[in-house]
Amino acid sequence: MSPDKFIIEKAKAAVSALYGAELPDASFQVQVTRKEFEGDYTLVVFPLLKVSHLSPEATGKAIGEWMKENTDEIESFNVVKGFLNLSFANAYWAGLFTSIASDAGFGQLPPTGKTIMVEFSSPNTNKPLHLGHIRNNLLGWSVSRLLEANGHKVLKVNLVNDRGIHICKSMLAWLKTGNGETPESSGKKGDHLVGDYYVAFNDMYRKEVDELVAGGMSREEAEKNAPVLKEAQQMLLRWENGDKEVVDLWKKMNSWVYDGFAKTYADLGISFDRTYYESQTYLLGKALVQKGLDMGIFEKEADNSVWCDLTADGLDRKLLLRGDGTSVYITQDLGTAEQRFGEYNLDEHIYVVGNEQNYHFQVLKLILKKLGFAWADNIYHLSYGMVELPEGKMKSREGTVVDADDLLEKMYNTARETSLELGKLEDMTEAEQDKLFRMLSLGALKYFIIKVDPKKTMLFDPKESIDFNGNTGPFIQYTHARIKSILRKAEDRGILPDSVPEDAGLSPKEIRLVKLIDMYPDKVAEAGAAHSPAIIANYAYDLAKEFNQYYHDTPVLREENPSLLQFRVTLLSVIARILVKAMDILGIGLPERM
RNA sequence: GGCCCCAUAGCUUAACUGAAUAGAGCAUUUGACUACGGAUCAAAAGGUUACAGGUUUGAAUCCUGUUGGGGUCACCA
Repeated sequence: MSPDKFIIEKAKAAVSALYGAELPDASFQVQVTRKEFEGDYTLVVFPLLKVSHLSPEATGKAIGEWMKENTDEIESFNVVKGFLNLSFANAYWAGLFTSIASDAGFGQLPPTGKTIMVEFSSPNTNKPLHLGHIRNNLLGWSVSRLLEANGHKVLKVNLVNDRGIHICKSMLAWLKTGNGETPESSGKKGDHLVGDYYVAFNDMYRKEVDELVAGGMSREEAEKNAPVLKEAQQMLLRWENGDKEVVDLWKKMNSWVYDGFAKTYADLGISFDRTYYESQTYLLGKALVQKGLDMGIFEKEADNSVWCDLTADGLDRKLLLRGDGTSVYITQDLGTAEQRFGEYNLDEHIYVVGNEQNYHFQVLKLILKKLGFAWADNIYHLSYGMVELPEGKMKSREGTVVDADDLLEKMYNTARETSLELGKLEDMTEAEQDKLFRMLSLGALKYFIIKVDPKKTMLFDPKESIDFNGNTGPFIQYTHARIKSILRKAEDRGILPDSVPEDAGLSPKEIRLVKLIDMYPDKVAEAGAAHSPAIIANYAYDLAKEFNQYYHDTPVLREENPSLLQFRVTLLSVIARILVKAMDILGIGLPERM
């Protein structure tokens, strides 16, 4: 049993025996004893005063004495103000560590039987992925892994936004100015090629608007009447009517984009269990509109548009169906939610979407609830903050976006330069080196993004390269490589990490490590409940840092006492194992050497 | 303007449901490789947790207000 749970159990018994009172678990707060005090774990006694009717010091002393008398595990205690600091016997830590070392599934929580769908990425097919998408993708991926570690069954899904006026804009510009350019003919990655035509469209559009304004039209009118915009709208109508020429072009250009995305996803190490396409789901939800009308919770205007009035809930009136009967964004979201909960019998559905859509998801949940769906409460919007540049928001129209592929390449080069400079890889093949540089650059990038609390807006300065020292992914990767190096040497000497001798007395630093190791499953649970991989990232850093401090002045292979040597080799292997598991949740690989 | 989110050291950030002297990293200054791997370690310096009240034995954390920043309130997605 973990020490904190053990203390709570015994403290309850102590309170019961000493004061004849039963208090809920919440009254027993246990924390790791701060460095400056003596002890392993600390019980906060303030909440217990109401039943002890004694001073904090007297209460702490009484409980401490009771625990020392009535357990073998608690060896000594001291009381500082309202804090009861408890010290465990050395044998307790050895025993705890032994049970962890022999548990191969340590950190994987038992199956819950729940199925959770996580929707993330959800790109538009008119431009390449940028840094904002990277945050989304990494967050979605790591949350999925985190929920799996929590024992849930997870379905990772992507909803590709492959239809609409914005797609037609790229198509139109390509028809007008492309001269039949293809990814093969130009050597450009498909998503970048199509993105270039989206930019080209906007250039044409702006020029036409300016000309109309110069000709005496108001800017507002001009923006509605620019010929290329009209043409794009025409094209969308033709697409919706199944016009073969338009649909064929749409298919061709989308396939270029999908090829490009596939490469970026592969580079990021991301995959999905299922991909949905809006072109196939955008008509969903219309039946729900009728249902809402029948229930009397929606209302139809004179022009036939349908609305849901949410003003009583402090929100606005929301459009659900246009006057011409076509649906809007939220309509299909209502429909897809119903479809997914029905098809997969989901216990929870998480949407990884930027915080600019907070309002949208508030409305979505509320309308589903009004429609009588009990599962509406099981929708969770994992809202994350924007990635901003020093000069402010990224704007694709102004060309100030940080392109995902560019960034990955830049990171790769940095990893390569740093590694070659240190020159420890001479005997590696080119292919092995390439794999390593990829692992390190991704580790740096992923950790950089994931360690930050998702809901915070984060700043990225392209001029300052992402660090490889300090609280970073490579720091943890380096720690792992060092441990593996030692374990390889131990193995050569026939020392394998499998058993812990009874007589291995643990040093204070080793006890600190065992405490941290023991916390891992709790961290997985805590991070899972909070939908926050950042908690795992910070835990892995703490463990790696603690290990580096320990390692610096504690010999392992040069230890002469065979029991201690055996224990330390096992300790290292357990730390390496946990680092691998924790970083795997973040989608970060750890190298054997670097 | 209504509603929502955010504000911690020069910068990037941590602190589970309130708990002891608010932890790290980067940058700065200094020290440690004939050593199991220096992408490391040790140390110095750096804080009125935006501001003002309130609740509490105890507040970065909860409540109210103020300031600053962001988002949103489309027959866009």
